[in-house]
Amino acid sequence: MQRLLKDFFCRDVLVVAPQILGQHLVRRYPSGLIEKYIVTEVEAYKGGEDLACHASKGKTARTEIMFSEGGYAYVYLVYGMHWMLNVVTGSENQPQAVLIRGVKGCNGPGRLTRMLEVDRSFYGEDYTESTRIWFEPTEFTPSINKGPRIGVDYAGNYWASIPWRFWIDLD
DNA sequence: GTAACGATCCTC
DNA sequence: AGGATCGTTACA
Repeated sequence: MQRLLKDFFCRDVLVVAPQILGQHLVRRYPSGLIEKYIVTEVEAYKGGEDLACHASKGKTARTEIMFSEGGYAYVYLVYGMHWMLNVVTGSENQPQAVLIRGVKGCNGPGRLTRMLEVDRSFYGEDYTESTRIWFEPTEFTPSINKGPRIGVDYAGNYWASIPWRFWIDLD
């Protein structure tokens, strides 16, 4: 069984984000049940210059993992109730992450983590080694759509309108 | 110590 | 259109 490894994640977020589309996000639940979900929507957050990226305010306890090399999970809480699941990309000290916004049959980053039972305990999880969450390649080569990211108006017009949300329409 | 603010979702 | 709900952050 193969999975996506460091050489996949340790590249620029704008390369990795669209390439995660169509791949399998695999979750092994505590019961032992393994489910595979096709990733259908992501957003790219790119380093210090991207004012919508949490790491643009510098390294804190929350954003620390984004400053490591690619392949780790960045998980945080928004609006006091939704866990967001991200994949760190790029090289060390190049804080970037891909937000997983949807898989086939489940739209919305908050609903996704609720369905996959992902919470704070996944912060820093190594997708290349974990036994409970990882990515597997598929042969699927989808046609990719792009548009502005959601919910980042606070970052100003430029960063809110830049087309760093990527998605695919299945069927 | 306090206060403000969300990379959202659900129900009007 | 508005409320839920709390960790993170900045500042005193």
